[in-house]
Amino acid sequence: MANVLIVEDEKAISDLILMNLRLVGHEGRQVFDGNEVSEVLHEFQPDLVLLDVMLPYKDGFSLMEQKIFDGTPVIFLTAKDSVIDKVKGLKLGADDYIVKPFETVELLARVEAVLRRAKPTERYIIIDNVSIHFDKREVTLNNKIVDLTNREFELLEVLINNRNIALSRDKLLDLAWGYDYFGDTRTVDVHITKLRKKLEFENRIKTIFKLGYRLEV
Amino acid sequence: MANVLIVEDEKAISDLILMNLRLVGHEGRQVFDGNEVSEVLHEFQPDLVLLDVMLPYKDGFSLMEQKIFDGTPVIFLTAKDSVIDKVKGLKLGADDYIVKPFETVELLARVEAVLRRAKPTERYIIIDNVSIHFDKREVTLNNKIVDLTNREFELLEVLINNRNIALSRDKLLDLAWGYDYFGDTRTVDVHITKLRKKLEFENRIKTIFKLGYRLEV
DNA sequence: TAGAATTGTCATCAATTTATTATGAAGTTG
DNA sequence: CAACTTCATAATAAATTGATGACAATTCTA
Repeated sequence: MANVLIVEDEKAISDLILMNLRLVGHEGRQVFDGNEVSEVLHEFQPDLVLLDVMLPYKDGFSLMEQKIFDGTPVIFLTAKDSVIDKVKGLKLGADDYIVKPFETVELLARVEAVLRRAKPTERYIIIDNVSIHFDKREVTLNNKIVDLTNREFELLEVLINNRNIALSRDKLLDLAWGYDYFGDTRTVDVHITKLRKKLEFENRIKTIFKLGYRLEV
Repeated sequence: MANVLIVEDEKAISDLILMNLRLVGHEGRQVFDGNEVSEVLHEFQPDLVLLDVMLPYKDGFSLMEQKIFDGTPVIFLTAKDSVIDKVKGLKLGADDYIVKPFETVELLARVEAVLRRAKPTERYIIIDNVSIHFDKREVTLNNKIVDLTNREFELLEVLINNRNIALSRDKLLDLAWGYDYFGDTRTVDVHITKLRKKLEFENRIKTIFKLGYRLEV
């Protein structure tokens, strides 16, 4: 079940959408013009937004430009079948695009597709007493959440993705800091130290003398 | 073991591929649309890419045209069985082509074939219970990682490259220490001792009296 | 087979490399 | 704008490496 925000000024269409969503087990909230949207968002957190391009007061594009939907996936609804609109919508970060009039089956299919995509498989891994949930960006040690800083998490991610492979400090800087980072390679040491301590990984993260580090699993 | 990047929007298919790859000892990372790909590449370096042609946002062909996979081998996945697509994919530098729906056996066979073909540089040798991965700089004895120091590894490398050939201490110093090294030739003895012990190579590394050493395989 | 020559092994220690803590700059949050 | 947080760098402590010397063991040869 997902909560869908339907932003559509034509009540008949909005009702039709809502009905169909309910048929397949979702719940919806209707909004009929662009001004209402931000108010509603305060009390209704949608998993998906169906957003008409042509709206009273504020059109769908400008709502997108305001980024009021944050990370929530958005599907544009529009009567316009022009390529320009489509490109514009997708550039603004829309997840899909449906041209009116549409088959309800198509609508539902796209809704499902976007919802599925927005909820990626939960990637997680357990090493010793540590569990790492990549999507939630959450790491626990003995079931208690460990506060990792951004860098620490990224470094951990890189080590896990390249587990059992010795990585030089330069390589680690490339992968975790970015290819455009030019700093002291000793920085890596400091962060390795922190990971070891926070995750009790003293024996998991091996130092390869004169080379770098390796996460052994 | 190889790291495979699976770029495929249909989760069911992606999961199926991942499961099968894992069955034969590979590891995989799933990506569900074209936009995610470049981000993921920053922290995950695949040995092989399985690339769906039909993807949300950016199709497989345009990803290939951007050359973001660099030298990494790519196998296209597609539902289209048209010759044109096939030619196009291969022209863009794909290493192989699989038409959906495919037999998992066929998939795995092609994956192995491409990996084998693409990795002529993966130098790797097994002697008794010891395996030596030159590129990863990793040596195992009975499947457990053996910690070799830098010098020890270099000496081992030289011995393997000259296996079954007797090498004088001076020659070994030249090859493993460098032509500009001028030290006691007895140093070699100490390191030979260590290699013998660490790798249980007492009978593999033979002493040639008044000459030097030979690794017999 | 004696004993000289050669090789094996261990312990040591200086040089190098890594670990850890401290500091302050830059950015964030309330 | 003050209190925090993060994190790169600096500074210092700790560790590892590996050449060397000492002596034991082995091998060769006369």
